[in-house]
Amino acid sequence: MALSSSLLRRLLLRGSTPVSSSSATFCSSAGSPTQSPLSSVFGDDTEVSNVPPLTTPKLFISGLSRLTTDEKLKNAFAPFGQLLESKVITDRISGRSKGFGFVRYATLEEAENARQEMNAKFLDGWVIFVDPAKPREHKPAPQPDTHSSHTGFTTHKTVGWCG
DNA sequence: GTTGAGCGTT
Repeated sequence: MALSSSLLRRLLLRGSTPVSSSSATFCSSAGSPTQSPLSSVFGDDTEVSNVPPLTTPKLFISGLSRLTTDEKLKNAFAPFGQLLESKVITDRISGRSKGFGFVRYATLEEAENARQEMNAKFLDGWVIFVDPAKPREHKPAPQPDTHSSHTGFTTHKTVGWCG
């Protein structure tokens, strides 16, 4: 099933503090890492939530551990499709991860798959969030479409995990 | 030796 990102954010951002020594509420119910049955049944959007299709094969990955690198990110997203690029943004001054990165797939199909399979999942002990990336390079054909009055991507704050 | 907002270099 497809979960709304904002819903997950509410659930996970209760304390906004990773590894809470006193309110480890989640650790008690962390015993159900049941994998999705992978019901590859597309065409039935009756249960679709606020999960609009991607408009770009480029994904913005946030919530990465500072120990996570490009290669780790690549290994995490590789099985979901053909990665044209995978990059964890690191600070050039300190040379360490900024805690987020980008992955780019060959097709939107792969990107959507990876997004719904990897959103709010674990990587290096941290919950990562997958969202469409903002275009860094302005496109030659922007959208003069008056239909779009929504100019924002939902950003997810990072959440730690006890483990 | 990390503790956390946010969208990257070639």
